[in-house]
Amino acid sequence: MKKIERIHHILSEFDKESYRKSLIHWFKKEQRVLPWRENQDPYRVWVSEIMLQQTRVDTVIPYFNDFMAKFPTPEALADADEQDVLKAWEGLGYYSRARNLQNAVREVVETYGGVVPADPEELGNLKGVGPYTKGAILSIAYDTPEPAVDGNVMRVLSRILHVEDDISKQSTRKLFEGLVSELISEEDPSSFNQGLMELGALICTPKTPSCMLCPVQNYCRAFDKGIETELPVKSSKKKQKKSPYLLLLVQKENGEVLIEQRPNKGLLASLWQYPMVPLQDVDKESVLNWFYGEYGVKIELGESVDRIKHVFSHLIWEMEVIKVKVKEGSLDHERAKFIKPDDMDDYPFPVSHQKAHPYISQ
DNA sequence: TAATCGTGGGA
DNA sequence: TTCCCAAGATT
Repeated sequence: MKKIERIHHILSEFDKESYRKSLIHWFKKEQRVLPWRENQDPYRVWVSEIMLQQTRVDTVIPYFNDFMAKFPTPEALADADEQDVLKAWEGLGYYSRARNLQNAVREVVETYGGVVPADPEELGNLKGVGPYTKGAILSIAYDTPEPAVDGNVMRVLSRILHVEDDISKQSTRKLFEGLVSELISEEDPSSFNQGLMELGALICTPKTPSCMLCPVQNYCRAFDKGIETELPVKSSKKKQKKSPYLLLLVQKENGEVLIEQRPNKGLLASLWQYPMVPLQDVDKESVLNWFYGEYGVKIELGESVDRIKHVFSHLIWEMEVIKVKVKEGSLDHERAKFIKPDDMDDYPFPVSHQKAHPYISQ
């Protein structure tokens, strides 16, 4: 069956007008008070949507407030140093979001005079603005009836409309975009889209939905059949690979500590860290030679002070934290340097490396 | 299409 | 502990 036929098939016998009226009424009454809902400033909406990608509301709130205080306008963010933006993002994760956001904001300032585009194509071409974020900005900031399909929307609608497609597949998101396009309120697309998401966050939750409190329970085909917890269908992801490291706290007599900046692309891009020895590639006996080859500094291993685990989406670092004394040699490494412990607050670190901070002696 | 890209909270 | 999850985008 063609997609458009399938959409019409799914929506046949469904009372769209009544459904959106109930959803919007509920949202206007029950929506949470959130800092990015104070107004419709497209820049604030944009920043909030980027931060909220794969990230909980409670986690985002303080970051959002701090970020808007530091970078209140597109111009302010465009003019900022990337390191300062990363520092404001420290601990939030998915750091390419910060880099892409700043790059896109710079394009908005240079190309669009600092006005966030209301044109779908222009907006969607900005770095970091994908199908969901584009729809969210267009509907929330500009009251444009565009679908904004995130995990909440797919969960809610898969239950309401009894859709069994695997939501971890990209093609499924497109199906839901088609469904939302037919369902969305032309009068208040903002409340409709936000209502779907708010319902998913507060009522139609993944594990134990509060169907007895649901404002659209009457419309829910999954509830009618008693299969709400079976939906949505989502293929499970494989578990992470573990890789062992030594994390070296290299400190000179004068107290200075060795840190290095990670590559500008990839995992934790451009963040700073303590030197890490990959124990897959280097056995423990040759660590000293390996280190001398990398950094041009001869060292002496000290005591092991902790073990730190860093769990990512797709891998796990298992790090043994070791204190290290500097014997001789001058530092020869493009992205590494010795800094005073007091200056560490200036550098964005991965959360796992922040846990090693207390072992730096003053 | 499937991997990559963080982190913290809750069941 | 382990697993899943949370307002996804990029490659």
